[in-house]
Amino acid sequence: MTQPIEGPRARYRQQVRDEVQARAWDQISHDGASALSLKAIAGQMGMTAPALYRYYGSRDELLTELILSAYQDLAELIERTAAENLAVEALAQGMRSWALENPQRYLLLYGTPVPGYNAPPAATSLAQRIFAPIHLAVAERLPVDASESLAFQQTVTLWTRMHGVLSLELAGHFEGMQFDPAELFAAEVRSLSPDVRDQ
Amino acid sequence: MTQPIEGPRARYRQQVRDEVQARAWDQISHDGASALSLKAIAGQMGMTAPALYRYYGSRDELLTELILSAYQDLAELIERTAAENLAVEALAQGMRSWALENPQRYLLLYGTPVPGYNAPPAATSLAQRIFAPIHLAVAERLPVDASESLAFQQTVTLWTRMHGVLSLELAGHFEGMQFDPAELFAAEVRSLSPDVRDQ
DNA sequence: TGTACATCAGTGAACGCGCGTTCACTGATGTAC
DNA sequence: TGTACATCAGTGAACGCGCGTTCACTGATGTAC
Repeated sequence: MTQPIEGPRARYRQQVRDEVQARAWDQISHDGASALSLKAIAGQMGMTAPALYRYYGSRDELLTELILSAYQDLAELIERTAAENLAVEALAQGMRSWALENPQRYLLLYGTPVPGYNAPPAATSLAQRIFAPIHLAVAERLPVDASESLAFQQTVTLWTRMHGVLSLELAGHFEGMQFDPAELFAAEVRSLSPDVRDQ
Repeated sequence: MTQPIEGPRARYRQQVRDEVQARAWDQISHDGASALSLKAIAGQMGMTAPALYRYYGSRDELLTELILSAYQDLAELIERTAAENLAVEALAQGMRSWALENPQRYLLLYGTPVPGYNAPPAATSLAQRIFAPIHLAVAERLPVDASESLAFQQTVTLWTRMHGVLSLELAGHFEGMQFDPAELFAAEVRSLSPDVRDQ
């Protein structure tokens, strides 16, 4: 599986990998992660299935790459946002926008785990890269004498509150209910502002 | 598909249906809802697959029954709890206990939707039976002059906050983090108590 | 610049697997007289 | 109480389907001299 680092062949390989990933996301969007199928992807690309084994050792290897690239995508967005504006509201809105644009990606990371599939160890450190800037923004706005454990607790709470709204919204569980998920989400983000003492 | 209402044959049929459901939950627990398989269940029961078509018209019909019975189970628990003690804390703890005892059942109702499967209309009214007592308990403890829309908003917020903790906990996303999900859950339930003004 | 060689993307056939579902049937169980 | 009949649970073979994965191969592309 050692491949050339550069040159025309490497560039071509990358194009194929990119297209495989794009088709894979399409497929996951329509039928869920457990329906991910190398044969179907190959078919869509006008290739036969064994050809894809030049690019991925197995179906699970592709799934791993998808998960890691989703983590990376979100982590980069969060880090970029934090660099511009280290504010809880900005990070939260960034997260929400990303989730709405990439519902299946979000659910793949934070939703019901794919049965029989174990996340690679690298996922943990990428999850940290998403958590860390939010944690920083939360700590930043707390009183200077606030404890680290309070900051951690607030960050976790913010995380679960955001996820509560986002996951139910993406799963369609708000349908038919008369309220605006965007407002609820914003209210949840506001609910943790440091001048509200609920500890 | 017309079957006798009572008599020995009806009793036997019910036993088989019960066993099918039990095995189905086992299967869903291990491999997720999309792995639900009539052939596998029949095999475990020492029967052939076509035999199950005496009991269910299709795989989806079984899945529908599972979902409806899960809703019903939870709805009955919530109603029973509400009858005993119409308190938000009691209902929330009931919900949490049920979710921890039946993780796959909870995720089937509130988690990532099963791809390609549409929930039956009856599910909506059962979901209402779970929502209603909680809504009542929330409204009960608000000041008498509080508006209905505030009560509704608080109930939805409570719901999403509980779900945020439960779904991440059940999916294993808290693993490795140093805190007690039970405490976080309790804090979230407390966070909405009426003497905390965060509106 | 031209040629010989190595690399490697992709093919086509094949494997074993498990799935949902249908069909004609057998044989046990319950019912009506 | 005994017998004839109807009901119906379950079987076994078969269908077509899609899956992941392997293997020996062909032929185009890039590289070294």
